[in-house]
Amino acid sequence: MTTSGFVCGLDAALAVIGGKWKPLILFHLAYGARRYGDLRRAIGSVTDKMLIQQLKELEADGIVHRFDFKELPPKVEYSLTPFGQTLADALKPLCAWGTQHLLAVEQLVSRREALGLKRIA
Amino acid sequence: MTTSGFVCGLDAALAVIGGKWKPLILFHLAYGARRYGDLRRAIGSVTDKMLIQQLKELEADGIVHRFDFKELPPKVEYSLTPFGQTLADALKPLCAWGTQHLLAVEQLVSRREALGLKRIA
DNA sequence: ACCAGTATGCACCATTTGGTAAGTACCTGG
DNA sequence: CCAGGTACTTACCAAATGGTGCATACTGGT
Repeated sequence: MTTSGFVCGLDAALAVIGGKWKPLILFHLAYGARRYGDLRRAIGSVTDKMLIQQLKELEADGIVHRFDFKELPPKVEYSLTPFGQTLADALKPLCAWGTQHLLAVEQLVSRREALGLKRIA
Repeated sequence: MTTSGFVCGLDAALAVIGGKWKPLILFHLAYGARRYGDLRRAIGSVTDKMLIQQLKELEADGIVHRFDFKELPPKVEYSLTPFGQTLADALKPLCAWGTQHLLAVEQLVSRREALGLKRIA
């Protein structure tokens, strides 16, 4: 236990990336800066409301940088700060794990859904 | 985009460890098997209801192994499966990041709380 | 005039996730 | 007999998180 409110470093890291879309935002921005619309299409199923909200939080936390070209129609670009880049780097092994075990994860998610259906039935 | 429901490997990994306590369970079990009560004390603020629920889910997903000594009073030990160990290994860099940036994270969490208070005020 | 694009706001609602509180069965020790 | 321990259950509730639907202002094209 640390003197802070965190149980360990993992707890602290999760406090920064907690939120359904934040890890995916980091993942996509790790490849380079992107415009808002690009990012939304890359992530796919996120709503505008949530993407904007979580981008604001990441910006406030110093993880993401927002650059407004001050044009019309609006052109805004999001990128990782150096601090954010270190966090994205730390997520890479987890990402690699998920890629490597994609089939196994799909199977366990299917089992959960099957169990869920059974429960509901 | 994969052919599965996941955006990327990170999305898949998060599907396995999603849940407030699961990452912390993995973190503690990475050091070795533990009895139920030990685990609960190590994690600290979790309730029995949630710890048991998330342990069951991790067991069903093949991440955690549960061994009942069949004694009374009950003695049960939880440990990581080989599969679970690979996931815990993939979490280590994130954990190291959190440890390394603990002060910075505490500061940004404090700023959030301060902003939250301002909003409420 | 209308439409589609950009990026974003906001009130209200829905869903998911986590918590509360009380309980179980059995053993041991006082 | 009672209290405290172990590991765990369950109905109901609360809180947190995410979503819906409609809105904004401006540009350029039809």
